[in-house]
Amino acid sequence: MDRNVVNPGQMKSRKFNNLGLIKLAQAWDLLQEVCKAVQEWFPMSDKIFVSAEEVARKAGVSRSAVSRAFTAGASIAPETRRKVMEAAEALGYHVNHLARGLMRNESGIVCLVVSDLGTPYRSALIKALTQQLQNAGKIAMIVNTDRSDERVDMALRQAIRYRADASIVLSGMPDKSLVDLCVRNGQRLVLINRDDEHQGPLRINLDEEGTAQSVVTAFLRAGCRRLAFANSEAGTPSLMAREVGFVAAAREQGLDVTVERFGPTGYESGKVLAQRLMTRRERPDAVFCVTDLVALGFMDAARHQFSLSIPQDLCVVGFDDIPQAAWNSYDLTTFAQPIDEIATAAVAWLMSDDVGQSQSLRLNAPFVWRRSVRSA
Amino acid sequence: MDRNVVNPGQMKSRKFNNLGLIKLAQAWDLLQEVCKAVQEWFPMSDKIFVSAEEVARKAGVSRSAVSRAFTAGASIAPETRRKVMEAAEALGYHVNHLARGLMRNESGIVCLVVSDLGTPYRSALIKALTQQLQNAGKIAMIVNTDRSDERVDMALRQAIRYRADASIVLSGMPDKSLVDLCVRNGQRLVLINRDDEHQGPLRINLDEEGTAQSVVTAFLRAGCRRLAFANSEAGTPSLMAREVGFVAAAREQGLDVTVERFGPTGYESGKVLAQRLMTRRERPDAVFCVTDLVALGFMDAARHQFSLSIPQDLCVVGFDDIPQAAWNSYDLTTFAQPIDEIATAAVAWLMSDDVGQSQSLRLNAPFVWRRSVRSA
DNA sequence: CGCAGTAATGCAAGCGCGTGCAAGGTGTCA
DNA sequence: TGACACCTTGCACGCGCTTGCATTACTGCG
Repeated sequence: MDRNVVNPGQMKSRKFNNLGLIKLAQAWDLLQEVCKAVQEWFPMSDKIFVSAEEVARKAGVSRSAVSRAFTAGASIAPETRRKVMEAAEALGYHVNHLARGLMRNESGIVCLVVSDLGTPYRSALIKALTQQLQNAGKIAMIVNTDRSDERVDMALRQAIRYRADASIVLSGMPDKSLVDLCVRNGQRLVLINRDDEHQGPLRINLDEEGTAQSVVTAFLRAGCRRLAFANSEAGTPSLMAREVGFVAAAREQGLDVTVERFGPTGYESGKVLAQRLMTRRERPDAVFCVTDLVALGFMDAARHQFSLSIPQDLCVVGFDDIPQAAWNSYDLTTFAQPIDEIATAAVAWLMSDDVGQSQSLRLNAPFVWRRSVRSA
Repeated sequence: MDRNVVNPGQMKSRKFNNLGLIKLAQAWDLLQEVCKAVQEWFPMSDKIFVSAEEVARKAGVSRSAVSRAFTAGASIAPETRRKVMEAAEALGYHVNHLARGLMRNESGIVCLVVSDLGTPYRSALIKALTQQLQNAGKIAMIVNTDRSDERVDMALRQAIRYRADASIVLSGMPDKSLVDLCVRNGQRLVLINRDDEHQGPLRINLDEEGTAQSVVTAFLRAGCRRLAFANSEAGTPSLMAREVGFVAAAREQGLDVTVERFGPTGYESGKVLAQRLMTRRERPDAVFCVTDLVALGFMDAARHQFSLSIPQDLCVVGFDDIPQAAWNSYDLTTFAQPIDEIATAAVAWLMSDDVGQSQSLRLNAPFVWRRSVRSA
């Protein structure tokens, strides 16, 4: 440190205790004061938000009155509230939700944990959730967990840091210990389509029992006999359940299923899967794709690389009912994710008072019949 | 209120001041105490987050030491930090970002204002932004402004309430007064593809000067002469700029453009626009669609309802380069939104220190040449 | 007029954290 | 050994808000 600079502490020490330095110390204090005043008059830079204090002054009421004016159901005279609101409007005052959250122990934030956010299904779900949350007076904070799975844990940690009222996990599987931590902290947790055996949170899953059955039936009616299942290598429980269910249902009808797995769950994987399945000696005449995106890639490859007609040469079924499945070029038969129901159920549970024990919800994914499967 | 119930205030009043009631009051106090203790021992319900206080006790240090342990660059001995971290881990402590934000006047939250979140382009942008923000140590809060335009203002108000460090507006146009309010509050503001004349914020737009020129040139080389522009009725400045630019560029070549506008900016609108344009007496042989989604709808209608071949009978160009544009069924020639650049630029500006004056950024949207336009 | 009940209001404590300041500890040099 | 610089640490205050409690004002009733 520069030897010429003295700090006030030194000034007040006995060593320096003579008249000249006392005056210097006084000057220092004065300087500080001036600086502070200047800073107050000319905000000059950062974040000068107006506080309830100032609104109170302007409205001629106490600070608590301001607080009550912005609290639904508080005991305050209409006239007072009006005055406060007027002053607030004039000053551009907005309640500081950070401070409010600190006091109330309820931030109003709900954390959405999601990967592959660019995907049609995911983004549709996010859209529905954000809307429902806003309707319920909450706000969505979103944590992108693309890449490593360990990020889900980081995401939940973020949720805890911001004292989120709840977290909704759309992707990946959080570690059990972290789930416990969330629950212990009174944070509500919703797991969508990740059928883990976690305790405490709400689990929303699709009822995929009937699904496989429906597909097999549809394929049989269409006269198909060489069944295939196009899966990704993601290995998510819900994705695997579709495969297992389909294979089982087919076997019940005495049919084998050719299963192929490749890459992530997307359009490109669908194309690769088609290349693999369609170059087999026994070329399938019906394929159930784990996802609409996979199905669309599959269809494109089948048509443009193998010159197959759908559904004449090949029947295809997908899963999710993303908007693209309904496009004329595809007209894909599929199962509809009940997106709105999922969002509604999740938000309803978050807002409900019965501080839930572990609860599991199974929703139906209705069969959407289009033209990628020959009709009977 | 039940007349049998007395509250402590009444008990202490002179009227009740006799021995029996004094004892009763004491009992009441004791009861309160017991209740508090019980509640402390058996959390029983809500939000019992562990605080720095408890970590400090467990680690045998002061609370400030805990605070410093979690503050980068603070003056703390490695050994002390280790002890703190250990205790924190054991207790499941996480810094309360609400309180930290309150102190530091910097919440770490960035507010994303967006509508049509389910759309491929929008969701891709959100994905890129959330990722970049996380890399920069921020977290994204997302406000869905579907429906009314007035919601954008509500969104910015939310941003202010949560003392967001910044807001990024992807949809709609905020009211000038609100923008001022944000700026006045030191909140940074990024407007993406909404070329308003706002002061203060960063504006990111595409350089669409050359765009129209390229399309016209491409169409002319392909031998097209009957040009059309398929627009939505959204009327966003950037969308209108494309229309105006295209019409002007065509006129420069001595060609008229048939302009049709319909509905929102989506696939379905594209189909309707095709129906309208393709039933005209002078059927266009080239169409520039304001958006990829519109283009894809247009292509599907042209093919399946009018049995046209693309690009033989009709050349199509879109805008955005959403993933679906690259799908085999479409192979759409289009302009690529520089999504990553947009996100990078936005986040970089947010994080930069030079508390910016108004700044405007123009990015290039490279032409992506595919097969929906005949080559020369 | 006195009394009680109710509505409105201010006071002050405290939510969990960061940080300036002063005190304590350690090492270095004369 | 003392002077000095430097690194750590604890104390205490305040960020902006909510809320329990006590006080005051007001109303209706006997």
